[in-house]
Amino acid sequence: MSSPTFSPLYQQIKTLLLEALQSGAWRPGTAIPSEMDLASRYKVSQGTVRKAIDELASENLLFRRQGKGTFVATHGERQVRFRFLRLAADSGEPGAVERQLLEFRRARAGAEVARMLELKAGDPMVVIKRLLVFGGDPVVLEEVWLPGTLFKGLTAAAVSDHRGALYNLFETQFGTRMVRAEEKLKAAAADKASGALLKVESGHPLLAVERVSYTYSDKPVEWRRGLYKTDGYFYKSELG
Amino acid sequence: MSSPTFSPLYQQIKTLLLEALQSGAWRPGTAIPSEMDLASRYKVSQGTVRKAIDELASENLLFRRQGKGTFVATHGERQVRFRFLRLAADSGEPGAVERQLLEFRRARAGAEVARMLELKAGDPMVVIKRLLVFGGDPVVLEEVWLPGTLFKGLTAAAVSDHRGALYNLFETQFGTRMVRAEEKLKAAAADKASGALLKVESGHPLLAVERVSYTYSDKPVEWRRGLYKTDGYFYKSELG
DNA sequence: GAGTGGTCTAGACCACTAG
DNA sequence: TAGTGGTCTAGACCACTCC
Repeated sequence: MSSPTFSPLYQQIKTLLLEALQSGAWRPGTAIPSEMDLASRYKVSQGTVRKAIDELASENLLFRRQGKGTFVATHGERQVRFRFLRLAADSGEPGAVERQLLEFRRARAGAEVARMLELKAGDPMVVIKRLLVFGGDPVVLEEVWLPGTLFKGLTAAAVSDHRGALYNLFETQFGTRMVRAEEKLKAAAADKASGALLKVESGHPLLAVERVSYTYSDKPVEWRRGLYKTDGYFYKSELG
Repeated sequence: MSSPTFSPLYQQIKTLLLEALQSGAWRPGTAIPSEMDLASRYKVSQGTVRKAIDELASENLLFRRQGKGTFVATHGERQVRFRFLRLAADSGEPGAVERQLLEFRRARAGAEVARMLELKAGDPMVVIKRLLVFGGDPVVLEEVWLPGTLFKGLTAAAVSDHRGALYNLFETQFGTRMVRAEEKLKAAAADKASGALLKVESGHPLLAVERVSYTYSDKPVEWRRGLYKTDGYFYKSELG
């Protein structure tokens, strides 16, 4: 009556599945138990489990393969490659992407970063500065801030050597999977240093992209600030 | 066997519902028949109708209200106000938005617009140029290109006088509902004319936003090119 | 053929809205 | 109280994958 705390069964199942994902019991890329299995385990009908999985699949935490099973989503697939880096070449896809590590250091969180990542100012951080080069053309200059406690063993060598997205490294080596992110875009003028790296004049217009990434349960775990050169490239946004 | 043309029942129902929406038989904002009604009409179970409606709701073509019914989505609601204009003020929401009509004319489609909107070069177009002002601050300068045949009776007065989004005007007066859009973003420098209107120096960095909007069945029906001032405002993007 | 996800049904009951 | 969408069940059958 007075307490409107009604929660459908499938939501409760969804919570249980989320906890299993979050705990790392089911690793990225591997299959989770079948719907029938989960149904009998949780003492509900298959349809109820199905609805819970449906929601997790639509949030890109799981993906289904008819006839094979349901799997934990991963950042290792080609499909995801442009889901978090929404930059495309004016003429089709950008070619091979090369990642140049410019700087790797440990630092203390400033007030701004601390607020964004729900940390305390002064908390230990890892800072990565790098350049993304598309087919020989330097296009993205970015700085990545990560909580030092979560990424304790991260080294410059690991970042330098990894293949594919940073997020792939994070999930395979540190068990932290980025689930979604929010970006704020502004236009900015290149300063001398960033212009030199991106091979444009000082004052050249660039896209300034600020990102906060979240893992399970909407926990923010990464802050990025990037400068994108948009000569020959564009940022793609879908409105629905 | 050889023809893999298998289509689930609910997809066929979805197609029927889409046709009803597209034909204008169900007007924006009004209720569609109940699930039970549709189920008996199409000779399927309620669950099958439900799944079809679920998909249309997730695509924002319909929305449900428990206890009341299922309604045709509309651009008239507050909720939608920042779904297609993804600009927010650094400090909270932008205040009242004022729309200043700068120019209204008829023209012929150039090669580029024709390609974007799947028209022929030389086809009649309506061109709207306007300025969006947030609480006294000019922030967006944009040009809107529309197929002349679809918006035959559109007048400068109608555009000037309307309240709310242009898309609201389009759907109430012309029966054309914008369903989704794709935007390409670049950074650009203000020229003299646009700088004057947006009250920035010539050369000031701006966000250049190019949009193609689609109505039902992925038919493109609008092309826009806008310049956004991002001093005090940002473009919000969600990655999932 | 066995196991998985995907579709469809029929019926029961719950939550919400409105007269 | 009647009507709507929302949840849950149990069972049948289909489509796909792999052995």
